[in-house]
Amino acid sequence: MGKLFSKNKLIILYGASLAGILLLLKWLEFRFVIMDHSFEVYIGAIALIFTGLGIWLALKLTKPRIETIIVEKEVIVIKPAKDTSAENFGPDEGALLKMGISKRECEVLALMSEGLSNQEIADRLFVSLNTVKTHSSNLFEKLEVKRRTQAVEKGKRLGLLL
Amino acid sequence: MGKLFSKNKLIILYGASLAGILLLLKWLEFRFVIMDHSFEVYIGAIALIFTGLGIWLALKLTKPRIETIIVEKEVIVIKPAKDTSAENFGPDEGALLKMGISKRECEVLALMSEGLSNQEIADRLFVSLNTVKTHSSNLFEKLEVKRRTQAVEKGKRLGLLL
DNA sequence: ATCAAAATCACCCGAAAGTATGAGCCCAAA
DNA sequence: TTTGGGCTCATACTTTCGGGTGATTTTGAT
Repeated sequence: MGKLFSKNKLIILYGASLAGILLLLKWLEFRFVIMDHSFEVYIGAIALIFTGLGIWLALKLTKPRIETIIVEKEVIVIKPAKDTSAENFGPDEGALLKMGISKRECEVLALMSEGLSNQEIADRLFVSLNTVKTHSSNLFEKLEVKRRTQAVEKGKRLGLLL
Repeated sequence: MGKLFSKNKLIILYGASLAGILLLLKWLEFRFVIMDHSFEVYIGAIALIFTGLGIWLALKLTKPRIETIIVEKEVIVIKPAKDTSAENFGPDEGALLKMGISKRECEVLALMSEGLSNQEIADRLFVSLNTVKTHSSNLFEKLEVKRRTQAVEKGKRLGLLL
């Protein structure tokens, strides 16, 4: 029930909006058309409203188009010349695969390590809060930790994070 | 002049389109409304057309909505001669004092960075949970952060943690 | 084409984290 | 001695986390 709603949420919402607006217009009909004969105003209003609706729809419906353009930002790190061998090239792919950590989970972990909340991560990745929770839960299980702070800690130790 | 046109090209185009469509509708008016009295159909058509127009507009105008995942690439700079003295022996006292962070708060921060929960920190320091909460709250304020994960992040950047 | 894994999202619920406020204790500096 | 800062703790409240479950959709590989 709730699922079915959430799935077609946009469509239903759009339908409802349309119906509501049409009702409103129907009511206005007797004020504008009959009263003033200002048919053009009426039409103009409709046009504007539905143009806005279309824009809104497009923005909502359009897939976030995650083209993941990677902007490389150089950060100068002062290292005491010790264990530089393993940690130089970002996440350690081997370790990643060994733990069975997926791409998305890794992204979540990375954002976690920046101290973002689940909600902020969700916004950043254009997914819902629940999705982030799922990812993080799986992540914790795979990393065998209980908290996000531990996950970050372990992630850094394992070279999953840069 | 040409610049001004090219800048507002889309807007002008939109205006033109709108005018054109309104003209078209004006013409159609005498076919639909008068002929059939199918006002609703007329309105529906307008709604659909302008919804489509809105969608088109949005898709044209909106930037390709690129999610820029910022991947920070570390550039290792080895400076063994200078600041090894500061980082090897625990927290940077100067930074500590500058932020007005007390001893206890620092201990809490250190345990936080190990991924311990507030309760665990409380047990470790032989104080109550509430005390740890108070310390961490004060800490967050002084570090200007909102969450423990951010506190750890910032703490490491500032050299408050080793 | 189909099967499995990954990704997405929802809902519920309890636990942990964090906020706000107030208060008592101790100690050192004014 | 009083005053302020650090430390301790409490209560009450809101928000965020995390676990558990179940579901659908996308995608990749066979």
